Amino acid sequence: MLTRYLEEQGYRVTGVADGQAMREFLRDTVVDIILLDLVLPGEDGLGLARWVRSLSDVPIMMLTGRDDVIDRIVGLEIGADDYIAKPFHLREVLARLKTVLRRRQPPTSSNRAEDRDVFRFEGWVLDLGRRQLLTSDGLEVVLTTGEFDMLVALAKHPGRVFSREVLMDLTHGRTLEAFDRTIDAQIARLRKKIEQDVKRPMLIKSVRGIGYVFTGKPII
Amino acid sequence: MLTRYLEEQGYRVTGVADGQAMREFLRDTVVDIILLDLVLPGEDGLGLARWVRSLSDVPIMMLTGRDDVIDRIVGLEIGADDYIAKPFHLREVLARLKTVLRRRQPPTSSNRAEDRDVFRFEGWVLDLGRRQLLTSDGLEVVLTTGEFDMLVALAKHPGRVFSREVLMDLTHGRTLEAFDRTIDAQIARLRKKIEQDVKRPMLIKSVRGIGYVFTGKPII
DNA sequence: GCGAGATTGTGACGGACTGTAACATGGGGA
DNA sequence: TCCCCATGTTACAGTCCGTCACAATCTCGC
Repeated sequence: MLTRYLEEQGYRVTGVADGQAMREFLRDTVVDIILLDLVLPGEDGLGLARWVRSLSDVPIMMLTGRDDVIDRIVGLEIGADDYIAKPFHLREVLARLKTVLRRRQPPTSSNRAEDRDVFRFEGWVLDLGRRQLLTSDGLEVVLTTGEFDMLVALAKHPGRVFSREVLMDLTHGRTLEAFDRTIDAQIARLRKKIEQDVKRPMLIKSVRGIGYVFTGKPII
Repeated sequence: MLTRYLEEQGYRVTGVADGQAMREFLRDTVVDIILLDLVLPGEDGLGLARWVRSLSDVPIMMLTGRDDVIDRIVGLEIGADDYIAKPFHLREVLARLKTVLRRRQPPTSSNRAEDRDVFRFEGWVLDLGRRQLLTSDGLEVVLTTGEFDMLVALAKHPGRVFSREVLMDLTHGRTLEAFDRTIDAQIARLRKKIEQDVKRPMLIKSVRGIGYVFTGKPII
């Protein structure tokens, strides 16, 4: 019911059945917010929230029984952003969700490095505002839109290994299909433009079975 | 039953009858983990956990009734590391116990050195950010993804002996199957690239019956 | 709308990496 | 000393990934 309602309101929603399914889903996908029912089959919702918190800052909204005061307290202590007591009105969920997302916007985006205008690494200058990449000689390397977006996604988090699923979400906003070589092809084209030796890349390395990682050293 | 099972698995276990006995025992002995039944004669398990927490950081695993949701929440709030609902399988207890012990290891042992970016040993430079290994001459030794991950896992803790189970968990995130020679093969390939004399390895030594240990001398 | 050129997705091919199994080697206990 | 079993070593096959060509799609000026 909740899933359908939020989809009608224009949100992209994925519902999962239990904690295990959620862990698997989050391994490959970036989400903007998590709505978490504390009463789950098999696993404890608070434990799940803790697990999420140990990995990321993604907003969590908890659904609790009306009288679970302790749940709420512990939940907020763990780092949940809001809770709603059951039974709830769909419109109330939507309103609170908007609030949480709005509140979260500044902290995550102005979270420094994350949303800066210019990234520098090993002589390169990646200018998000002008959408251009300069070499150490000040020469522009002309990148296509797709190549640029891919480089930005990777360079924002040096050392973090991205799965193809996540890269697809970040650069195309859609999910990866089976046997989809889109990401690989784009990486190959990007490498051809920015790597000295394409056979031994220094900026974007492959992690077999997982995806890719940006290995350029950022200059602060 | 639980005591006997864990002893058979090679653990040193002491079972005590109640809270008073536990307090006395802990006054004289250092333990690695406490398994605590929340339903105790005479004393409240949560109070005991609180008492332990006020004195030490030793991991606590709680055994609770299936529906004691509040107990679990308060337990986690107090600082318990995990809980298992009764009735439980002995093997599940063992698995969780291993996980808790492993998770607890880093914070106590390697106060952060854990997350350093560059490891140096005997002239070698292992750069986690760039995912590359350099010899004392500054030449890169090209490692595959699997070889690199394996070396990182070992080199993060020189002198610590890793079982194959733990190495599989660290490098592949999965559990070891019976007759699984994956780790051995990977170690062999890694040695071929980094050991001067593969017959007499100086950096990664085998520990018969256990696993492998990194014996390179770290330079701080 | 239309069309040329740029960009990107798709599938095929081949090389690289790795799990698996088979065989070789060697250490330790009976 | 001999035997058992853990480990070293290697070959091979399955899978993953780099690369390329080509078609589909997009962009932009008209």
